[in-house]
Amino acid sequence: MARTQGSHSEITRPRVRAAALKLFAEHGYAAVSMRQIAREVGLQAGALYNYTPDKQDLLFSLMKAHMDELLAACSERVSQGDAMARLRAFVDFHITFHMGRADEIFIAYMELRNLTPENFETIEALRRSYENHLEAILAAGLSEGIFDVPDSKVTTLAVIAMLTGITTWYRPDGRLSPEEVSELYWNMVRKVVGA
Amino acid sequence: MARTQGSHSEITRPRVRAAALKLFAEHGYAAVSMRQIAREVGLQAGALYNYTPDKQDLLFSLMKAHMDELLAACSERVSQGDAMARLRAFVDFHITFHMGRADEIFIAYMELRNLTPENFETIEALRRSYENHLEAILAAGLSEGIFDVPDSKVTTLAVIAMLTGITTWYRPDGRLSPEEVSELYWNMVRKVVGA
DNA sequence: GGTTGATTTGAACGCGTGTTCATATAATTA
DNA sequence: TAATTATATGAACACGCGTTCAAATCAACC
Repeated sequence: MARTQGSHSEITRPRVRAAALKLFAEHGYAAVSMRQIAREVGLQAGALYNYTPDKQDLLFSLMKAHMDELLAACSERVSQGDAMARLRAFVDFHITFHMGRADEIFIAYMELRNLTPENFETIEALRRSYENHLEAILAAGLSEGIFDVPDSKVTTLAVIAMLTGITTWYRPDGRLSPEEVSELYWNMVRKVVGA
Repeated sequence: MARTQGSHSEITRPRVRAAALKLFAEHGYAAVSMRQIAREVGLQAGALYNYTPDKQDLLFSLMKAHMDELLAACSERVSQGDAMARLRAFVDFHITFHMGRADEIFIAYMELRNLTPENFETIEALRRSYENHLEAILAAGLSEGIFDVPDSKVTTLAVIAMLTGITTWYRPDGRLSPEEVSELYWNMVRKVVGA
């Protein structure tokens, strides 16, 4: 039972999180054991508790980190300006942000069921914050008189669903480049909100 | 260990399936035990094996039944006609068909990970069939010269994602009636495919 | 009414699970 | 250098899991 040479929490902790993220996304939280995660890192399961209080916290903190990062980046990257410019920025942002994070967005949507009630509330609130960001853009476009959106809440949900669906089929080695995907989706979103 | 009076496989089997569907949708396949399903029906776990060979087959057959029914109903209800009429029929069909089946569509998307490889292939093929139905409508509209769709495959995926997302937020006791939802989504889809 | 088949229970099997904790080794600090 | 802290193992605990199957009761048939 030697301490592995060169081991350090700043090395091992991120590896534990990356292994958990990958396995949760691939198989689902409930189907993945702590022994599996440990094996992926090259540890025994008991070691994981140096890095996470328990399994639920591991999932929750992965999801929360993703949502926090998403919201921070969104605030920064979707700049002020007229509604159409902001909408374009939002669509581009959403697509590029998530393209390198298929696993994160996957669990953010698919593992809500496996959160404790209080953890669920936290993540739900963060998701609503993100949705509200888009809805505010739609509302601005409406008051600027350039969008035609009968129900901004429903339109928000439809557009988010459309954009989020990309991760289910997009492959980096696929037929379309990220720029092409962005362009195609911008074209559709622009039409959805337009006259 | 009495046989329950009045029990019959034509009564118990559907109740087992309904309980499994509900619990799988609510908690996820891997997180739901056979003892939980049995409890929901009012049986012991050992009795379930009179109705399903195993847990995986229970999930698979629920998913397959849903997809088979969806495809059969779609073929019947999305009639011949010009592309715009068929697209409208498709959107209306998708929304109304799924509104009463939130649990079914939920597991059809979220429990793919828990299928064995061969079961996954079967369900995937059925999903592609459904998507191809919409894509064929888009192609028809293109050749009729009434749709402007730069990439029919991507548009198909975007529209399906939009429509399928309804089940994540729609509530029968919510602010919108099914007709209102259909109208809103038709309006958006019409714009997506139009000039 | 007796026989056969259908349906259920309860017990058991052979695993697997999340978690704890004493112990050993590596790294850091005084 | 010795003491302290960090990091990992391995064993164990107290469950739970999917599944099987003998036995008991109800239903259907002859």
